[in-house]
Amino acid sequence: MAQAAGELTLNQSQVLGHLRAANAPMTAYQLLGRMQNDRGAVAPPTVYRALKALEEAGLIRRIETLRAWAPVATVRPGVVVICDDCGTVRGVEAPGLLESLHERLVAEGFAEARKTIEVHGRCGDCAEDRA
Amino acid sequence: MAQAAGELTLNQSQVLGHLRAANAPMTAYQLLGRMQNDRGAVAPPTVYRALKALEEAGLIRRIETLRAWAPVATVRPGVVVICDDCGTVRGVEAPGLLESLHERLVAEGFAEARKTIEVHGRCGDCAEDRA
DNA sequence: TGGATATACGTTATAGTATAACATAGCGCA
DNA sequence: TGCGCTATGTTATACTATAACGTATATCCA
Ligand SMILES: [Zn+2]
Ligand SMILES: [Zn+2]
Ligand SMILES: [Zn+2]
Ligand SMILES: [Zn+2]
Repeated sequence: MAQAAGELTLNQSQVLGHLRAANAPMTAYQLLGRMQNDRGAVAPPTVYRALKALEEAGLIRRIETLRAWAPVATVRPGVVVICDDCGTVRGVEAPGLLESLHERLVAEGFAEARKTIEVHGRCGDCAEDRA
Repeated sequence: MAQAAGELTLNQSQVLGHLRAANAPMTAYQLLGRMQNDRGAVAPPTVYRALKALEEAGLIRRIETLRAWAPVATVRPGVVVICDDCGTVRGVEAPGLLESLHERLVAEGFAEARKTIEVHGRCGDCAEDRA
């Protein structure tokens, strides 16, 4: 079943669909449950293969501190902000910040390959709910 | 065996000792192996309890992208820089950077509780080795 | 045309990470 | 002495991820 570059397989687009439909990151086994609802017997490697392909395609990322996965669309560019009350995750643009860190490391001879920046706390909406 | 505030139990100081003696972060099960060498039968909760107490005491942190643990002394203030070749981890001071991100989030009404910033790549030494 | 190769997926098993739940032992103190 | 607190022991289990092998199908080209 060779795949044209840039196209998703059924497996991959189902996983991506579930992630996009969710309002919070999903764990691999939550996705597995959804896939089993859709299709009957599905085993973990099926989900993990889709996650790997989608990540390599730049369509999703793993939220390390949640051990869960989110579409990059909801998490854009580098800084991931997570509300521990409502579970929502969003991306914050901070290009200057990322660039200055990058320069810092270059100056020390470090060749940067991958950055993870995740901030936990409570979002404005949840703070209001407690007020 | 009630414990005076600020003192470590034997269990905790053994775990901390192993982490401080290592030149790279250790996984919980690597620590478990060391503890078993030291003491015979040891089960996972023993290690995880020590890790939790040490983390709450501010003495260690979990390196999320490695699923492993390191003493804060080697990882100081916020930005964790990890060489994927030699496995070493160090902390980089970047107070301005952290502060500007903090202000950014405050301005949006987000109450920050915990930040994880981890950068993977190749350190200067390892780059030289390949030259 | 037909065989070599490559990719995706199925299937089974297992590795690796973390916690729940309950039992025991020592200590401080009413 | 009896009670409550904390740390640890012990057993079992939950949760996360990958190894290994098999099958089907598409593609390439001799
Ligand atoms: Zn579905
Ligand atoms: Zn919230
Ligand atoms: Zn030891
Ligand atoms: Zn290195």
